[in-house]
Amino acid sequence: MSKSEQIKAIKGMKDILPEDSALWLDVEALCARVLDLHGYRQIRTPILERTHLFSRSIGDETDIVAKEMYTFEDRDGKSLTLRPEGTASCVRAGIENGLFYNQLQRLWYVGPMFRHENPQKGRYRQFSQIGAEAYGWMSPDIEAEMLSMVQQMFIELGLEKTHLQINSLGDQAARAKYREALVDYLSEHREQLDNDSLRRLETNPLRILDSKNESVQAVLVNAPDIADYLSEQSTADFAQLQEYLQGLGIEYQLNSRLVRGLDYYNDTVFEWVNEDFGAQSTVCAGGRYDGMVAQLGGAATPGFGFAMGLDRLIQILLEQQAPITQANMHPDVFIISIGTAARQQALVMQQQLTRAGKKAVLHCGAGSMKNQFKKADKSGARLALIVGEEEAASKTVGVKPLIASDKAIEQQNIVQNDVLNAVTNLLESL
RNA sequence: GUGACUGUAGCUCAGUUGGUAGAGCCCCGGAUUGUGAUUCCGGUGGUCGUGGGUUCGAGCCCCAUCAGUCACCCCA
Repeated sequence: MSKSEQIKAIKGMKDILPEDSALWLDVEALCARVLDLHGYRQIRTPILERTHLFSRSIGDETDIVAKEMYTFEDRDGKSLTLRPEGTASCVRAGIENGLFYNQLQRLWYVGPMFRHENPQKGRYRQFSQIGAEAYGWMSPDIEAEMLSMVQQMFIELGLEKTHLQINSLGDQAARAKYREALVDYLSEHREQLDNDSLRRLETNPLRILDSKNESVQAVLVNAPDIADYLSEQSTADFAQLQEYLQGLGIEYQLNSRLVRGLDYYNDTVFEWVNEDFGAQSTVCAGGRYDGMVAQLGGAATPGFGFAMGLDRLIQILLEQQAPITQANMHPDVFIISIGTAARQQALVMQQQLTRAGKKAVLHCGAGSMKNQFKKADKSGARLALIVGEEEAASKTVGVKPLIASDKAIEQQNIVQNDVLNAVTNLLESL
C-alpha cells in the first residue's frame, strides 16, 4: 500500500501508545481515589447528545457552540453533537433520572471531549477531561471543599508550580450592569483595541478582560472592576470562600480579569494555572452555574464544578518529571523455555504466579536461549525463570536475577512446585 | 479561521552549486551448538508526506495539498 492510501488518525486526534498509557491509568486512578475520598460518585453519560443541549447550556454566542462543535445529522434527521464538555451532559442526566429531586449530589466523570480547533501544545480536537459537579448547595463551603480536593490531586500528583486564581462574576443582574459599564468604558477607547477585542465588544465583552494584547491590557488598567458591581450576597459569599481557603491553607490569587468562556457561570469562578507550560497553561478550571439546571428544564438547582484537562496534565507531569511518571512497569519475572514440554511447564508456572499476583511475562513463539535472555533483559524483569530440556525432564526450573545490583545472587535450580515460594522470597530479599 | 517553521528507514537525524539515498539507535543473525546489558562482524528495512510543474536529470528549485510543531484565536 502506498503512503497516499495509508489511513491516518484524524487531525488533532492522537493515539496514546503503551509507553504513555500506563501513566494515564495511574493518573486516572489517583484522581478517582481522591474523588471517592470526598464522597463523589462517578456518572457515565453518552458521548453523543442532542445538539440543542449544548447550544442552550453553553451559549449560542460562544465560540465552542458557534464554530467548534462536531455536529452532524443522524440517520433519522436529528442533529447530534459529540460532546465538547461534560457539564451539560451531567445536568441532562441528572434531570432525566431525578438525581436533583430533593437531593444533594456529588458527581464526577472522565472521558473524551471534542472541539474542532486548530491543534497546538496542550490542545487537541479529541481531548480528555476529568471533572466533578456538585448539585444542591448554594453555600461557599462546597466550593472550598472542591478546591481543596483539586489541590489534593495536584499534591499527590507531585505537580508543583500549579496556582489557584479565583474571581466572582456575580449574579445575572450584576453581570449585566457590569457588562454595560465595561462596554461604555471600552467604547470610549476603541482606538486602542485590536480587531479581536472590537469584535468581542459586540459578542462577548467580558472576554476582552483576558486579552493577551498589550495595548488592550493597558486600557483595561483603568476599566471598571467587577467587584464593585456584586450584590451584598455575592460579596459576602465570595469573602466567606476566601476565609475558608485561608483556613485550609490554600494559597490563591484574586484575579478580577478572570472570566470563563462558557456563558453559564455565575459568582465564583476559578482556574488552576501551571507556570511553565506554554500558552495553554490552564490545567483545571470551573465555577458556579446556578442557572443551568432550570435552563435545561429541571427544578432550580445550584451547581458548582470543575474540569481538568488530562492531556495537558499528563504532558506537564512528563515535562516536569513528576514522581508518578517514574512508576515501575517492569515484570517480576520473565519465563524462558525451550521446546513444547518445557513450554507447557512454563505456562503452568506463569498461571501459578499471575494468579498469586506476580507479574510474569512468558516468552511465546520460537527463540533461542540467547534470544530469549535478550528479551528477558529488555523487559526489565527482576528474575528470569529458565526451563530448558534438562529442567523439563527433571521438573525443575532455573532462577536467575537479571538486575545488575542483584548479581551477587547466583542462578539456582529449584523444583517447579516451589516456584511461587522461591520467587516471592527472592523478590522480597533482593 | 490566521500566521511562522518543519515533513528523508520503526525512532533521532545527515544528504555538498540539482547527477538515481546514508549514519546512529532499534530489530534479526553470527563470533559463543543451553544463559542477557559490554565488544566485534554481518543482515532486514525508504515510491525522500502527497499531487503536479521546471529540467537531459529533482530528496534538493517552483506551485498546490495534507500532516506535524508552536503561536494567534479559543479553552481544559
